[in-house]
Amino acid sequence: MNTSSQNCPAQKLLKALSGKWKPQIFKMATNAPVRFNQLLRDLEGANKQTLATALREMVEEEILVKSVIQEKPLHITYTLSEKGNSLVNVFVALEQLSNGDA
Amino acid sequence: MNTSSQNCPAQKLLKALSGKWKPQIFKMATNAPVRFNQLLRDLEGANKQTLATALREMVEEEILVKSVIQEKPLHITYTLSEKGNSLVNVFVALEQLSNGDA
DNA sequence: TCAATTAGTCAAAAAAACATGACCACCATG
DNA sequence: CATGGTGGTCATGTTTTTTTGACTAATTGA
Repeated sequence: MNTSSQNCPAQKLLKALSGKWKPQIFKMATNAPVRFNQLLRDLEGANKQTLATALREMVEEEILVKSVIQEKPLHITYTLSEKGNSLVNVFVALEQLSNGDA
Repeated sequence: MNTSSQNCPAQKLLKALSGKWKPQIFKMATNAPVRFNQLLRDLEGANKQTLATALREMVEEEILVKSVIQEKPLHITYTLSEKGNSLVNVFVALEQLSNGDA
């Protein structure tokens, strides 16, 4: 592994948005804060480990913010960060380009 | 593999931009048309197969256009398509978000 | 004609991503 | 005190991606 292959700034961010589940997670988070078991139910076919990893990476890349809600049964939510919010436009652009407009 | 996990429109496009070499290939193509062996030399650590696969996927996703230049030594170039050009803004946005602005 | 450059393909192996099932701790209800 | 929900981790296996190295075919220059 050399180093000259990793000096593209967009790469890490791109990675934190790509993969089998991250795009859906991101889209769901644009609607409302998401929760672990809720995602597990909604994203049929996804499993705990994969989801945990995806969420961790998205938090590390500061797309999502993990917050512990100190209510009765102790919730944890994942919310779009400011950076995440800025990415919404990017995502919209990508979706439009996916739908055949040049 | 279930189907409900693949219905995010941006996903394919995102995949055609992500990975170990595609971001760099894309960036280089924004400067000038790129060529196979040129990429092989510039992207140190990359190999033929991976590059061929990356280029094929980017062409399939219509980010790049492959053209055979009928000159003396018969060149093949990969150029940004219209779609590819539209993605430049997206990329710029991603890079800016990578550099710490919220 | 020999060597080098062009742009690749193919089979196989190594590495990374993703999935499975077991397990943990915490809290609440019955 | 068992049952179920919260949000995970861990070891293991499968699947996908990336790398390695050998090979091809056309063109060019010495």
